[in-house]
Amino acid sequence: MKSKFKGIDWTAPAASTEVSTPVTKHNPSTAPGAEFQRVADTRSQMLKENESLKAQVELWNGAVPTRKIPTNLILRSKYANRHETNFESVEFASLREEIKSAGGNVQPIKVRPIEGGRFEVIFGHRRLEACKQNKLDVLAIVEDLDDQALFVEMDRENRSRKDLSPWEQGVMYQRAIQEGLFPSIRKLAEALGVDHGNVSKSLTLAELPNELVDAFASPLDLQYRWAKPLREAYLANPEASIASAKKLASMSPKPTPAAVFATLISIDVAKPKTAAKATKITAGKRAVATITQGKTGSTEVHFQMQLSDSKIKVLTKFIQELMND
DNA sequence: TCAAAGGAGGACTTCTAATG
DNA sequence: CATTAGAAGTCCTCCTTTGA
Repeated sequence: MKSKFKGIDWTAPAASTEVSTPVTKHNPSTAPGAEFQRVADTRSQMLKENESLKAQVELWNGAVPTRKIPTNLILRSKYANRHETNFESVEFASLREEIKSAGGNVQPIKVRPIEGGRFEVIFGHRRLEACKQNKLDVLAIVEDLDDQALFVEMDRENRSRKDLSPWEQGVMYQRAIQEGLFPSIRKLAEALGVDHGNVSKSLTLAELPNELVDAFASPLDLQYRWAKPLREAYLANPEASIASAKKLASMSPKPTPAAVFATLISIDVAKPKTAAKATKITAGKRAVATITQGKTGSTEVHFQMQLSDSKIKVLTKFIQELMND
């Protein structure tokens, strides 16, 4: 695992081994001369100590203070992108054992203070979870950051490790845009220093209906290039797509990711004879929802993203007014 | 070792909203 | 109504990784 702190020695600098150089002294013969000599010696010693302290401080230059924090005081970030299957992987088990044998995490996580004397994770969710499972306090750097700085730092750390799946990235970006951290995909991509095309692809993955994502053994199996075909297959026939996804999700053992993908994108060529009527709703160019009028007389509205509480309130009010007409 | 797949990023196109 | 800027999506290329 790469570390932005690579190169920093977290151990205390070795104590100074400097030996004072013997000075040939001239013994004064008068009392004032002796006093002057004493003052001069004291000053010389103080200057030496000052230089020694300066050298020691220089050794710590750039170091970041860390502290041990009980894991129950640390909350996951609201932008946390780690899917729970990440904590079931062989890599995570290996990290947990490594932390256990070391008696704690050697590489600190980063947190920010929140109300109630608690902390929110900026990055290091896996190390936090590993410490939690080992019942160990977690070594952490504490820094007070605003939401946008937190998000940028979290993303930078994740990308430096290159172990975040496209779907997890998409969910993280989606949350940031929904929370209003960035006004657009381009602005988000600029802030993070990533390509907007890839942000768009990962967002497409994250906006797939949960049923489709659940068809895979893990959302981490979803790949960038599958985003467009999966979305198109779903929009072409939402009912059949969901039904097929549910069937795939219930299979044991789970089919390979490629097999799940192949099955899901083949839906549009096998449309039912009495296909439900589907109306796509777009906001700008992006498809945001589908209204499906089922064969049983029901009407279903499927949003392709999570709605904020305020939007749900607006939607609830609108439906109430619509049905009272 | 090599081919295939995955991932990142640039260039281009399309669409929409604002403005004159 | 034409123009322009901004945003999103698509296509393509290149590099890296992976597996046979």
